[in-house]
Amino acid sequence: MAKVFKRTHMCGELRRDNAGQAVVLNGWIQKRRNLGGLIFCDLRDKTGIIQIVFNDQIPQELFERADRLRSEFVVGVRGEVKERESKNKELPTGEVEVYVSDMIIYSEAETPPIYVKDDDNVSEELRLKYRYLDLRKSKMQKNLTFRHKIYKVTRDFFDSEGFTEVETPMLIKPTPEGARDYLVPSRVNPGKFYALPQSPQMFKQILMAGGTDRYFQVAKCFRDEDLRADRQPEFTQIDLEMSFVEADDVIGVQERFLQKVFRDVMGVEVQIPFPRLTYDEAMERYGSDKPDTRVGFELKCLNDTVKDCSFPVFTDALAAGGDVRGINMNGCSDKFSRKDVDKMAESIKTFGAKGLVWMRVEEEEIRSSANKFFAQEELRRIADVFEAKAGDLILIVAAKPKVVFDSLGFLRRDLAGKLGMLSDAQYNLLWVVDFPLYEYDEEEDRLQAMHHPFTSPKEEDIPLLDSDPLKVKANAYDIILNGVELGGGSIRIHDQTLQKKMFQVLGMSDEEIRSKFGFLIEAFQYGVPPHGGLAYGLDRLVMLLCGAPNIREVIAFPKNQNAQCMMSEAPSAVAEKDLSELSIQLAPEV
RNA sequence: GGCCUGGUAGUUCAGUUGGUUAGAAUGCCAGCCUGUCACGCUGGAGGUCGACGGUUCGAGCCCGUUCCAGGUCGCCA
Repeated sequence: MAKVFKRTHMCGELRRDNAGQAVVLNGWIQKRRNLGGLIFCDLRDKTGIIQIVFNDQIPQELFERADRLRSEFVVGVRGEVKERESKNKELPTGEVEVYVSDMIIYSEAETPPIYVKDDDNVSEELRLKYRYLDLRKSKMQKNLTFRHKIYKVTRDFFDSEGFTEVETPMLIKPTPEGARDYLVPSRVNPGKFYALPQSPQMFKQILMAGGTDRYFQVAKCFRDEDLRADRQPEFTQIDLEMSFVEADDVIGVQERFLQKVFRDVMGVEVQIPFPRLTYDEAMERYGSDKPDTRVGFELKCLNDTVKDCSFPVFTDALAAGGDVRGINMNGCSDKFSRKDVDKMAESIKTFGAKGLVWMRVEEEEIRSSANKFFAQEELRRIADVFEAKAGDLILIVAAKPKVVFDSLGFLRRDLAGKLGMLSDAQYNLLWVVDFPLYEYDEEEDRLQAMHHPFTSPKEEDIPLLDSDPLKVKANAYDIILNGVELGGGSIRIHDQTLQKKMFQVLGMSDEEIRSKFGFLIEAFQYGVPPHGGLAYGLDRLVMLLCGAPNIREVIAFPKNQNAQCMMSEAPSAVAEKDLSELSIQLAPEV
């Protein structure tokens, strides 16, 4: 007897046309229904489920083995496909069933701790612990296949555009700035450490200096930061870099790439070129540098309108250098109760907002939480900024600019979602361009590169590097899909004088520059083409396109919120002798 | 590090004002059953109510501490 039945078909592909055929199937027992003298089982593989039948026409020994089958037993069956008298309309294979004449039980299974079905509603903890069971679900297999298709489209596309996939190292020099590195001790270099890359940034730029011309990579990246629903400590980027290009060239390639992804993988046509918003405009209108443009409710500035009012919340905010801005939830006044508005005010406290001023525009009057500070005509003047009509609900936040933008940017999207206005079938792709080159780091009281220190300033802003660096715009661009940042990139600095200037504005010493980026600077001394690139968060892209609520749904073996693998129990302690071989000693309190 | 939500049977959950022996569904086990497909019927097993401490005559429920999971803010050049 053969040890493994050579299968002729996958379970999910049998149809009426197969009736009469002898088939061999391999799979898992989804379910057993024993009617006494007749046993039905659902046999499952990654393609779907087919009903198999054991009746009294088969040897008693086989029937008895069929009676022993339980959920998740792995079996192979030989049998004949027959058209069913009573069809099952729920299953694609529901018009046929397989009458079994021979069966191997490859392996038996304990009663599974979680059900293998898509709508099991089981806790994340158990799904991750028993990932091999979770992965058997058709939705998980679908997600993995979907992800695979994105890899394939990516490689096909960039290949056709003259890109070369190059692997950059996983063991690299630690960089003390920015996100926390995962460190790897070097046994042969006692006391020294590698880091796992947060991105292949410097290596891909060196590939440009190395004459690769166009590089891409499906690249594993690592950041030892706190996790979120859309953030894992190890994640994957589609990373690319191009020589002899300007921003429009990089953007053009990406638009064709995304168009192909949507066409080949989603069957959706997206129009190119995508709209472009400047960073300033995105903030001003949407309160976010990754705006979701599927709905309006745009922000309006009230600074001028309320500068002479007698409401201390507004005037104090303005006096402290803050902003007063608001959104108009057009026609939604009756959709949100007083209680709902209280909840909104509560929800934006997390961004640092102290409160939320509301105005309900009615036929006769405007009611407001700040009524006693405003005459009706003053309220009318505010309402006019929003072009408000009866039935509108205006929400206003007064605080530091960042707090105002974060709060209103969150509210317009959150409320639109609650009103069911954010369609999953709508894909609003856009570029945000002209990012500031620098941002002010309050904690350290100094300037920081918003993107990274190799990002080139816009040529016309170069004179501002000395006089007003915060006004300098960068040749940087982010690609946004429905309010989520899919990727970002920039044109890099290839001019050494400009690069020195950049470091100088950041207040970096020569020694600091040398220790952090020395090899890149040195490489650029020997001739470097103008270049620029971009990196996509692949997990996020896959998650969005398959409508997954969470990045873990599109990663085969993800970590939990504490960056642990629930299945293998990584990370774990190591033996003292292993540590001493690495010249590492743990702090006493550990 | 802060905030929010949750932790009760293998799983998903209910559990009233603190009051007798902690329930349901599903799963599991056994028996019966030839057209089921959420099979049906009968019977059965299954609980450290996350942990520790406190209040009380009495705690799943109240209080404190702590652990775990998820979400989120900070963080993510």
